[in-house]
Amino acid sequence: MPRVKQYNEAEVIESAMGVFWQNGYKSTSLRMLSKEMGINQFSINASFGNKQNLFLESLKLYRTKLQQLLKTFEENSNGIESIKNFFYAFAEFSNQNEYKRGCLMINTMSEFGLEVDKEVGALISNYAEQLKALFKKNLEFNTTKDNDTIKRQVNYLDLAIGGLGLATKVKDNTAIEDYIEMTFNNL
Amino acid sequence: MPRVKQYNEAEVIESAMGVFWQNGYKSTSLRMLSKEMGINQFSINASFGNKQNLFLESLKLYRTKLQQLLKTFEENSNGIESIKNFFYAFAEFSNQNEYKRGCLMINTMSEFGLEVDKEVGALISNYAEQLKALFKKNLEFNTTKDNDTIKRQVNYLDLAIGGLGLATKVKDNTAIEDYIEMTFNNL
DNA sequence: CTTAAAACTAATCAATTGATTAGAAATAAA
DNA sequence: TTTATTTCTAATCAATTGATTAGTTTTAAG
Repeated sequence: MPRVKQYNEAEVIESAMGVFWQNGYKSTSLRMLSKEMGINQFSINASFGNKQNLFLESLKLYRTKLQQLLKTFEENSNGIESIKNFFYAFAEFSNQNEYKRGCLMINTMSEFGLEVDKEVGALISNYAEQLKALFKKNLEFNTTKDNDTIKRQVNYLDLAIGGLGLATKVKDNTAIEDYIEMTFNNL
Repeated sequence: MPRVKQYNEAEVIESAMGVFWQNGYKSTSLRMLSKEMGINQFSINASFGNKQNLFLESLKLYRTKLQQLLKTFEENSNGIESIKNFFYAFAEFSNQNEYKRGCLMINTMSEFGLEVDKEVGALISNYAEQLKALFKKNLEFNTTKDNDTIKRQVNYLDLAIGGLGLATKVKDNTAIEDYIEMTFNNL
């Protein structure tokens, strides 16, 4: 009986994700989203409820993309060099298509700080923990390191990947490469 | 003849700076500013023109505060350890009064990316160049390093201080300390 | 004291925001 | 074809935004 949806929800989330990635949450209006997604505000509401939830869905999609990098990382876990390869892959992903948008996850952390929406915060934390587990796994390939050293180096890499996310938004590729190379001189 | 201003402009900028530091530019409304500054919107306009210019004045004030850290850094320039001391001073400044507000400069870089207002961008760039010069000066205490190494290490420290600024907004003090310590293991 | 100039108060402006509504259009089951 | 159901269009809602206005109060020079 019903009329059929003339858009694909997965496709329009992809567009929404791009707008949020480019502009951040607060600077993205429903009218901008409506235009880029090719559907009107009513349809956004019908499919996603509200702006906040559309943002959450966009972040989920972004996470599935990062998940592919994590999968490669996981499957190529042979120590420090594997972590470094992930750093380069992450930088390349953040800089794709010559855009300077940084990382949507890290942009969101920076935009909201500790006052982030509960579900958004949980998604980011979950991703961060997964990544830290991979850092730990690869650091432990060097069996001479004690647990405390591992813990401190995981913290170091966690903050370094945050710095890298920020850098991909505002720094040139030379500086980014220098940063990654130097970061792994210390491990 | 004229009526006398009942507020001190330097004092109300201090308040405005605090609000921008806490909330960022876009999330700070003139009504929030008016309330915190203790003067009404008309007076904000009379003293500072508009929101953008008040933000610029706030950033200038912030810079004068950072300048004190740079002064100490400059006066205690004895090599790597001096840079490390600056990192700790910077982290402490960003975390003052138990707030988790990060660094107003770095928050602003993250909020606007490359599409930052011209004057704001110039202020930030100027500060960044000054800081990088101090990094360079202290790295050169080790005379065995060639120019290319120095250049790369300056880039490393530049991005590392950015990452630290972000971290002071979202990470706990243990992680921050681990990060700083590890950062200087590599130099 | 008078008065001109500036600062103040409070209200309001147009524009934009996220969200919603009323009604028209489309579609598949009966 | 009819009809119930959903989608879609376009307009509109109240709230908030940055900015401005009209009118009052204060102040110091003359």
